[in-house]
Amino acid sequence: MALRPVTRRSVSDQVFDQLLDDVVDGELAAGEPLPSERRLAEVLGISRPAVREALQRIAQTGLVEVRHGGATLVRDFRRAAGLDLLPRLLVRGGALDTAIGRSVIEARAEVGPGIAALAAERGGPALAAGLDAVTDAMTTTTDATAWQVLALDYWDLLVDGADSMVFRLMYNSLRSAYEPALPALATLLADEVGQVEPYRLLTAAIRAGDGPTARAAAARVLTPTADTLLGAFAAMEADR
Amino acid sequence: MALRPVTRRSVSDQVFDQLLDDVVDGELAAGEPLPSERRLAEVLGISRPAVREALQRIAQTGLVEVRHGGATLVRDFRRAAGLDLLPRLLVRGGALDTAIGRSVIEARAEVGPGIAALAAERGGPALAAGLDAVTDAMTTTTDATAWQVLALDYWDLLVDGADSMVFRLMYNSLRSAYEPALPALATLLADEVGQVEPYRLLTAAIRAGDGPTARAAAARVLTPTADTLLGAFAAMEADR
DNA sequence: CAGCACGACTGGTATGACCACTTGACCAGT
DNA sequence: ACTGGTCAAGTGGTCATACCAGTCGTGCTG
Repeated sequence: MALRPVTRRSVSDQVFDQLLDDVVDGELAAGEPLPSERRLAEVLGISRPAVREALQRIAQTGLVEVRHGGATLVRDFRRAAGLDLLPRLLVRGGALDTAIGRSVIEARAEVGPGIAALAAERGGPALAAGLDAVTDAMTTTTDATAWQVLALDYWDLLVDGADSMVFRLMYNSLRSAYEPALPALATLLADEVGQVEPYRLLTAAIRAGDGPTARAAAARVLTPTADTLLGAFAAMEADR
Repeated sequence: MALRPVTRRSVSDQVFDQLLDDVVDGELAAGEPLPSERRLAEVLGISRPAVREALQRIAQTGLVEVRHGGATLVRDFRRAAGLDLLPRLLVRGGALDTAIGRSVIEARAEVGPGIAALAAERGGPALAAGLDAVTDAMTTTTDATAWQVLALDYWDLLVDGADSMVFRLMYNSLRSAYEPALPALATLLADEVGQVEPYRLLTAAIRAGDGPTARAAAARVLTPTADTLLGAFAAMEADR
């Protein structure tokens, strides 16, 4: 008997999710006014403070604009939302949006090498030592999910080494989009397990402080994963 | 007579800002528990719902973790926050954080050319026509701020052409960090006004669907601004 | 000493009242 | 015809209070 943990989400959480989905799905079109807080509370059968908490959080993500005295308006999230919305877009209704997934892979391929280059210029041998520890752990790993976790740890160190707040925050956003899907992706990427060599080469370039080489090495680390996932996305679309 | 719009910020807004600043400044250290909602309300002299709204928004940005029945814990924002936090980090206490600013410039230099390359492969002549309209407007502009706005419009179209949700959201986050400082930056970048040629070359590469050339052209568009701003940041640090 | 029960916290929700603001309609002046 | 004032209705913003629902430490109990 596999009991799964009961999820007791708060009312305002549920309202938040519902509103967010409605906006993203276009069910609430941009420019359209939302029902008043009192009306929402009545329709949903909850209290106004609960509605307000959800609404404030929605506004925080830029999906909606509340105006004191006036109506609350839906905004075009493609224009107004920031990268923090990504996790909500990537997996919606339990399914993975392949178009969004594709753009994640593309962004990773674009940004990753840049981070590696910066890390090479700024991280030095201390960073390389930390990376070695991770790759050592990789060699003794056979589990696909554990491998992916280590890969994330590796990049985590790299991002630290790049010493850039923007890349750090970008990485956090991408990671929190990536992480929920990790177990599912890990099985797709099972063939990668054990391929430590590309990481070793990247670490070597970092240790040498060689930015351009690190950039190229990072691309080589990322390419196989990107190809596999893009292929999987294409297959998923064909199925549909 | 320069009338400035009256700013009447809501109580929960002010609490939100205050808590956010305290977390970012490290005044509230990571791992530390926050005072209870009742206590905060009492100390701040406001109602508990107001405190809660602020707290929920703080939690939404990942700076804090609220647990039903337990204390609300401060998290390490460098680890937990997403790119949406950037605007709050870039300008704090009315002043611009040069370290953050530097990393914005770096990220722009890294991501911009990638966007241009994608746009070249996917945008086609229709995109190029839109870009032409913007560069035409640039030729008739002498005001530094107006020029910067047009430059943003140009990139906005480019991002649309890249047809990537991740880059779109990244751009939105970076733009909302950049925009508040735009008037101040515009004066620094006054020399750029009228330099339409780099943009024209980039548009040509887009029209031709030539990704690599677009990438290089985008780098040429971005480099002068980057150099100017990095120089200005260095000067600001020297002053300090 | 292990285990449990309980009490004193914490956050979550509900209610109803009132304040502050926007909107639109209407009405008076010019 | 236009400006400005007034007003009522509806909206979001805030408050006070009570109670529900979890967590956590303490001290009792076996």
